[in-house]
Amino acid sequence: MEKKERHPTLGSLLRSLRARRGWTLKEMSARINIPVSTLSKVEHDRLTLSYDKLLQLSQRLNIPMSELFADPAAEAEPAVTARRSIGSIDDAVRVNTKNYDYYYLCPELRRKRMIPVYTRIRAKSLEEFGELVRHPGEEYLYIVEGAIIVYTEFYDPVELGRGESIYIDSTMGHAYIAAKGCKEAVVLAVCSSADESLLESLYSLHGDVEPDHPPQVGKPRAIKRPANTRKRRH
Amino acid sequence: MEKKERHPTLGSLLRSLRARRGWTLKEMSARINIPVSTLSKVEHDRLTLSYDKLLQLSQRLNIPMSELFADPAAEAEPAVTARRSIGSIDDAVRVNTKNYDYYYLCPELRRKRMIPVYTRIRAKSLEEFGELVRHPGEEYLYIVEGAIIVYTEFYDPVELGRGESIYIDSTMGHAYIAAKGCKEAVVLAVCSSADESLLESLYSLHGDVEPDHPPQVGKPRAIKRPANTRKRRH
DNA sequence: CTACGGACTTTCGTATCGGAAAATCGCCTT
DNA sequence: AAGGCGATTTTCCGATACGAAAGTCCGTAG
Repeated sequence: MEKKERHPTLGSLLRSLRARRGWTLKEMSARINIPVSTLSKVEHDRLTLSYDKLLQLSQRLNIPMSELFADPAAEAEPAVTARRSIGSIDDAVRVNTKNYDYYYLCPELRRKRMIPVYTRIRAKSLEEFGELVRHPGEEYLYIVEGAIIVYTEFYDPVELGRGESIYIDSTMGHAYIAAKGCKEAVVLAVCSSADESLLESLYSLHGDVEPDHPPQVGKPRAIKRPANTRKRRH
Repeated sequence: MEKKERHPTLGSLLRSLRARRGWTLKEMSARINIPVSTLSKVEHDRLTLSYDKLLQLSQRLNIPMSELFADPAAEAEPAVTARRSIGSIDDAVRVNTKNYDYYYLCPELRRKRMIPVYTRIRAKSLEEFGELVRHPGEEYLYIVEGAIIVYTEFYDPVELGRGESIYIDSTMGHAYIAAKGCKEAVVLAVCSSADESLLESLYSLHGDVEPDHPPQVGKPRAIKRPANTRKRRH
């Protein structure tokens, strides 16, 4: 039990890394400045790299060291299920509330680190808005149209116009209000939290209102393999 | 060659690591199962560890690989207590590269989960762009102005216009190109990664280009401290 | 069929690493 | 001073890593 023998050897890591980009040993060699022969040996586990070579590799390829040590407990990057999702308003999950109309974008991507929400702001005054909102994580807001006033628990209100943005700690009470002289404002909000259940937290803010079509997703399809990978044995 | 090694040798890293816990070589040796002599040599830069030993070390000590790679000075960074930051272009850290002009927003917020980058896209063709880019984490892109074509490693290119957006796994190769008929496009990108060093990863993508006013992230200020690591106790 | 070329694999000498044991260095004690 | 002792550094040498050059495979052009 001590030894988690499941090590995907440096060799296999390197190999898949290379395969993924469809490089030949030679190309890779040129990039990281390590002779082909050495690379070959490493991929066949006849050799393992030393610190400096590893450093070189991680720097030249710009990949985090952790990537080279696949196994180590930190399985901490549960990549997006799919690798890409186009955020169209039509596919968004819509939620209308008193103060905001939300469009949760890319809802089919589960477990993403960020939740983009296209939002229309209707409230015109803090009274009308009601109590400040708070939830786990952080959020970044970019004003797409109109102008808003940002009220927060610990700061004076600020007014932001189109093209401006703000980053806040979401656990601090906050409210976005359409600025005077503008009926509605539209913003793009991106939320993120270490808390896995951020999405539920957000939904629960909406009270009894139910999302238009909850993010129900089927299982992802198998990930495609790089197109031009050469035919190499093994 | 390019011995721009501004890195504190593995030895110094190990040494400070040990000093921090007040261990003697022997204690450390017992813990990670590497002979004292070897450790000594490593700390004196007469030797450097190989892959397997490094793995052992990071596992037994339960420290992330990044720690063995990172700059010890970066540890002492004080958490930011600000809860809000307005993202103005004027305060942004600007980086110009061949393909993009980046404006890293809210740079004074360290440790944020997301990195918003206002970006101007100049490249007009994939050839001009060069190799696809990849880095840890995920990113969300919202087109503010113009139209772009998104090339990725695993999908056919897509064209996105103003107001549209896309969410992608950043470890998949990707490139954004200004669509035909539009000189330049402007997008808002938001990046996020479990990897603490995402920002450095991003900066390193820029190659030799230096950020306009780098947020004191990468410049270690001479951390020579080989002195009195001797008399320690616990 | 044979030559040529690309993409690896092997071979082999040299420089380094890795680890057990012996040599040093400080710092107390007597 | 001499001796004791734990901490650290060296020594010594078998085991590896590195890289240049040569060898193997395999698909294709002549």
